[in-house]
Amino acid sequence: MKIEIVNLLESNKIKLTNERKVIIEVLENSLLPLAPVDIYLRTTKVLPKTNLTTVYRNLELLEGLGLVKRLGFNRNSYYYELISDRGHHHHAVCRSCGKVEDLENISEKFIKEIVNSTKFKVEDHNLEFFGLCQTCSKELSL
Amino acid sequence: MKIEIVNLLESNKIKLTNERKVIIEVLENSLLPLAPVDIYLRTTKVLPKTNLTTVYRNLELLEGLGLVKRLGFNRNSYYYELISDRGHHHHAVCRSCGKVEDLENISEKFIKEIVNSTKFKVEDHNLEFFGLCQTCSKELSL
DNA sequence: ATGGCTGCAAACGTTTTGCACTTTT
DNA sequence: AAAAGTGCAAAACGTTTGCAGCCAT
Repeated sequence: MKIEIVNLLESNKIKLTNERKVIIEVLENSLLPLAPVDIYLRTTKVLPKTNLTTVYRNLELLEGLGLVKRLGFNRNSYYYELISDRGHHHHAVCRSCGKVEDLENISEKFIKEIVNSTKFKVEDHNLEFFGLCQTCSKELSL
Repeated sequence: MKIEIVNLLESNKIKLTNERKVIIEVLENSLLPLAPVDIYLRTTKVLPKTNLTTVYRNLELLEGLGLVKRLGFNRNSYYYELISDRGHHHHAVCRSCGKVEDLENISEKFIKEIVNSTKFKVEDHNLEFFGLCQTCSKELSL
């Protein structure tokens, strides 16, 4: 668990419980955004008694702290990912296999243009793409 | 109800029931994306016996036909909007009052660049902004 | 020791499903 | 008459809440 996270939690008087630590580590170790159940399942491998409720409460807490981002691209559940050092990135989601690809290095210039053109005080944004990943695209065209 | 929609439904052997018509009209008459319950409430003003289930089933159907887009920006429920002639637009959502502003005339050039840079076969995308609308921004800074 | 955190069970709101009946074509 | 669609009731699902007890600080 990264030291910056520890510091942020401590400075907010948030206790470093075992459950919390593991939940954060699960997020740190995941290459993809995870649903609360996924996080729960991975957490219970380390701390078997962890409750789903605890996962939900911690995700909400971490989201409030700006450490975690909640994504709404899936019909069944929200997905959560750690916000990386360089800010958040965008995703391409495969409608066939559910694979999520990170889209790195996207120019935020365009985003800024939009932000400037609206009267909203913009705090956050989502940009998601849906379609078929390379593998599924090939399989389905056979 | 627009004639193109009637034609699309007919060519797909989908019946033009009263409920369906009203649901579509509710969407046509709304300036903002609506939650299923909203659509239900407006529909029952015309057809009091309409069931929420019917609303859900029709939204799913219309989404499948590509007439309606489902948006996931709200924690409590999905929101639905008719896809306009010129394709879909993007939204700015106020976290305080829930107001949704349409962002028209956004260059899709940037989107295309991203689409071309990924191996995904992109079929759709979402771009949403979150923050405070002008009114709420002012009120909260008092 | 005290405030924050957890587990459990129960509740909640949204969405889905099965089935008998109705409506459109 | 056939096919599609609806209403109703019940269930399923993800998520939230209340509360008693537990744990990190």
